[in-house]
Amino acid sequence: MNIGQAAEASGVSAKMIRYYEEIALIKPPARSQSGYRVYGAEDVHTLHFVRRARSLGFSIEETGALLALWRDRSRASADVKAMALKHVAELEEKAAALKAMAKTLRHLASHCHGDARPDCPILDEIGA
Amino acid sequence: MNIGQAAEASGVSAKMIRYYEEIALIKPPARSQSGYRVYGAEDVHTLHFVRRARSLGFSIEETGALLALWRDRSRASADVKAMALKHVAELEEKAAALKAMAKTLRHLASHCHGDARPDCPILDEIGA
DNA sequence: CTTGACCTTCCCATGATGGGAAGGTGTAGC
DNA sequence: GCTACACCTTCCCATCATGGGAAGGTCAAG
Repeated sequence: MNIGQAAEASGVSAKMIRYYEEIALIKPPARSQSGYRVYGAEDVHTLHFVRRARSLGFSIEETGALLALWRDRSRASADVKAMALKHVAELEEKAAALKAMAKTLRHLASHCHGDARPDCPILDEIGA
Repeated sequence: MNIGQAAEASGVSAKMIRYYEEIALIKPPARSQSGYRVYGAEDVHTLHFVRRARSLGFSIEETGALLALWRDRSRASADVKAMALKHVAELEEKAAALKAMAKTLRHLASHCHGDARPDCPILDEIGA
């Protein structure tokens, strides 16, 4: 399977597959005689794992750690759970920060007439 | 006032002040004979506005638009309110995405023993 | 006059992704 | 067998916002 098919099958773009290889997140695949990257089902599975981890908000570095745990048959599930819960906490922190911003801004907006007049508590407050 | 004092007074780092000038978000300040940037109270006020806008999650481009509205005495408050509410919607969307990730991951973690045994539904699910 | 704190510009790095150019390869249709 | 086209390769550049640091100039205090 060439990189295009692997991308299609895993949901990871060809560009990203090459990048993940470059930064050593994934192993360099075999090459055909002409230099094309050749992937197998196992590789696609790994790529799919990476895609899922990324979609759960794990950084590439964290994804690498998860991959290592995934491949290590003797890992302790406690290690995985700890990583997951730490990440949950970070996600919730970021979400809370965004919601705080939204709340502040919504509050400011609620005091703004929103008509043709120029006076605007939103700008007043940001500038204060 | 030199850039260091302006940074101190506005809460924007000297590095960022130079960058904002480079990308034309703010006007180039006067220069002393020796080439030092010289800022006044007005400039600090502007920098402070920028800092506040950024802390509310506006991009630099959006901050530029807000600055323009801020300086335009004849703006319609409706324009400001529209920008603010659009941004609120984006913030809430991002927050919701993060919360969805957290929820998924928390759910997975709740099914993980979290002990010395290797079997772990978190990894199973990410790899599935 | 030296020292140290400040300033200047310039280049590089981050994290994750995409765009695109220049050139080689593989295959399908004629 | 040739042509066209889809695909592959590597390499460089851009994004967004920020920080780090080097090399060199300036200013004020001691």
